[in-house]
Amino acid sequence: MAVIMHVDLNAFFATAETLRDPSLKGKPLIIGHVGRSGIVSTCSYEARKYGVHSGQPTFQALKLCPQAIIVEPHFSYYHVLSESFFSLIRQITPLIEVASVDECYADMSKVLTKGVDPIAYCHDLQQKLFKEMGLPCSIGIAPTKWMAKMGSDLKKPMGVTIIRKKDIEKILYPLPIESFWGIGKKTSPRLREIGILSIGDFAAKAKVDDPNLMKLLGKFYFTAKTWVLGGGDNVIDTNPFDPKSVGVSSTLPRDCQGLEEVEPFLINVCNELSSRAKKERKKGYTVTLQVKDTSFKTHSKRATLLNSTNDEDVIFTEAKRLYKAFYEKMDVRLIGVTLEKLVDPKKEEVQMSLWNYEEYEKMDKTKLLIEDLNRKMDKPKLMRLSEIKKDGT
DNA sequence: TCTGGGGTCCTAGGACCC
DNA sequence: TCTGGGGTCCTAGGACCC
Repeated sequence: MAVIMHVDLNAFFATAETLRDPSLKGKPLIIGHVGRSGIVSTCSYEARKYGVHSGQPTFQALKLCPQAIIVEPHFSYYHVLSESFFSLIRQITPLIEVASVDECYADMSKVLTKGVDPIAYCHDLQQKLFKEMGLPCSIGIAPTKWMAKMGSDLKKPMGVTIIRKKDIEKILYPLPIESFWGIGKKTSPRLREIGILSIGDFAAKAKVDDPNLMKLLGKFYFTAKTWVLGGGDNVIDTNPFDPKSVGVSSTLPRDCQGLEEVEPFLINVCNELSSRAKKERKKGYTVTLQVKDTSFKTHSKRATLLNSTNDEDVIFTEAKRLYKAFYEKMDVRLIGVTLEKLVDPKKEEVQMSLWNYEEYEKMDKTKLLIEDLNRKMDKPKLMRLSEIKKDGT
């Protein structure tokens, strides 16, 4: 049986700031922006005592805890610190999976062998991380990733929780359904409606494949059932992060309407997106324009291009076209653009050069003609698939 | 001053083809 | 004249996570 460890850095951004400025230590600390649309990104445990939590608007947090110190986030610094954290775990085993900036999974099967006390081992690791880097963490050890993640969440800060398969009923089943990783604030009330108040209630209904429960969760039901019965994913993916989409969005300094007002912000978003995609060495086939209206409802329109792109002008042209076609009359709070269906430009080039006659024969001639045309043009004007289908010429 | 920004995955309907 | 299903791709929206 696999031994999976989940390590979660406690109040990571807040801890990171106290490392930069030790005078902040022990004080109620809020990491986030102030002003319009500022929210709490992370806060220290001292601030949590007052009811401050992540995702809360900062002005609300300040009402609860007026003496809190607000610090603007320094993301690149957090990433550097986070990399040293992963390096320290990598000294134990190369089998680590980075889950986010402040957490990772590791396969400890070869480390926590018979004769090694897992609790003592984890406490040592925790102390080492704290002494060498100043980072407090919580650790969960279990046979699956889900259980390990649930375990590390149980005792914060600086907790260690071991969940053996036989202990799952004792440790996880009494927890409220809200603490189920993967079930959020939309689904948990609906589960409560059908009598599922705890993870144990969930397991009991899953054991008999309760039709209401199955219908409510859809495909996720099967994953969730496996999890609560002690099964599921225990494979560590050590691959470096390979994004499936790259997006940039921005809440405007004020609500805007019409191209004239929105355009400057849209240009910035597209430029930022282009440079991020280039940094990731990715091009994308679809451009999605995302718009949040003043009642916080999100709308989106997308266009699939014939050629992949990460060019700021092409992205902007497409985003502007979508904006003009659909959102000209809308009061806009946030604007965002996402590049999807990403490809590695280098790999694509190789594929192109490998084309042979048989493959050419199999392909749609119209598409090929247009691709060829686009390639010959200076600044390729990308045609959309929808246009071609309608056109047919 | 009300409520960020970065992602992943799933769903459901329509177009289109066989 | 009435009216199949299966498969794939595309789109818009939504749930969830950090």
